[in-house]
Amino acid sequence: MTQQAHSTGLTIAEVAERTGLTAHTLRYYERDGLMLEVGRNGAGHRAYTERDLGWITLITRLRATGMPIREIRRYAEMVRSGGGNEGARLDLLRAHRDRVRAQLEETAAHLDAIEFKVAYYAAAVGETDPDAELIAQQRRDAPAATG
Amino acid sequence: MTQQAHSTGLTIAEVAERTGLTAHTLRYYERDGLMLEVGRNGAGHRAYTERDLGWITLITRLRATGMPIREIRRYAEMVRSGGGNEGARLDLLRAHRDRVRAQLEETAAHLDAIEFKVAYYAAAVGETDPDAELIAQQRRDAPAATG
DNA sequence: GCTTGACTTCGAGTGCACTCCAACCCGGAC
DNA sequence: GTCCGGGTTGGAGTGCACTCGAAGTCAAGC
Repeated sequence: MTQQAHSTGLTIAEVAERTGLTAHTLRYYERDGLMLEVGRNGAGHRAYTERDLGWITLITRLRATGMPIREIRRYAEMVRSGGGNEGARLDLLRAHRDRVRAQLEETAAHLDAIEFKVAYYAAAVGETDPDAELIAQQRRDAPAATG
Repeated sequence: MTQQAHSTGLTIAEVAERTGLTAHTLRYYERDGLMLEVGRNGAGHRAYTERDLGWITLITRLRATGMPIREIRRYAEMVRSGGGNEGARLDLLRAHRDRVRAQLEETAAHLDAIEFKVAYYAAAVGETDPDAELIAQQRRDAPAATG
């Protein structure tokens, strides 16, 4: 087979290609309850829809921002169970959003310290760091004297 | 012992308290080659210096931004081996900085999509999201119709 | 001098998220 | 009609970063 399932949906290889996930991971997500009822074609092969693609994009974002598998599963269960629990979904997403906001700020602070360290070493090596002007002011910790 | 090691340095419990790491993790980091020769007191107990504290702060930042243990070990080895390899340290730090910058942008993009989703559900539930004005414009993916 | 509690080492165990394997099936090309 | 590529399942294995347990040491308090 080369890819005949187009009228019925995308193959797992095509979805892997488009999402950047492996076929292994796509099957694992489904087994673990993260997906929304993926259909099968006549041969028993998975036939993904555009809606599935959108869902995979969403859960990939949630994973990439640190949401654990089991929480994505909880969310998927709510979506699969149909309407009526939008409030609960909203609570879950808001909690995650807050965590991501905090994580973003923390990472920005760490990045600042790392930039400072880079500028220190660039100066030590006698090289002018191309980004030196971005980090002109002093930072408190990550003391350069420690390595 | 309650804490007599002050003239000779900080105990592992004190360092755990100040850094937010556990004593287990501090020992693990040392065993795994992430530390810079932590001294011992008469009883064979670890006696951390202020320099050690600064170093722990740094490696905590590196870990929190996703640097793997084995790369921190490489960096620690360079620092332990003394001067002369500042160029290599700089390369390592710059590579990490670039990854963190990319990661920060990616996370910001994901956060945008999640904010949009939250606004969608807030509207669906009939609640006005307090942050709705922050995300007024349309976003492409994470289609609300998918859950 | 015995208990107590914080430390020590070494090694094993845990949780998470994949990642891979073996055995099998199916449809199309030769 | 057989071969091949790409799918299927269930279950086992991997890598990472801790995390814990067992057995022992040491110094201070009673």
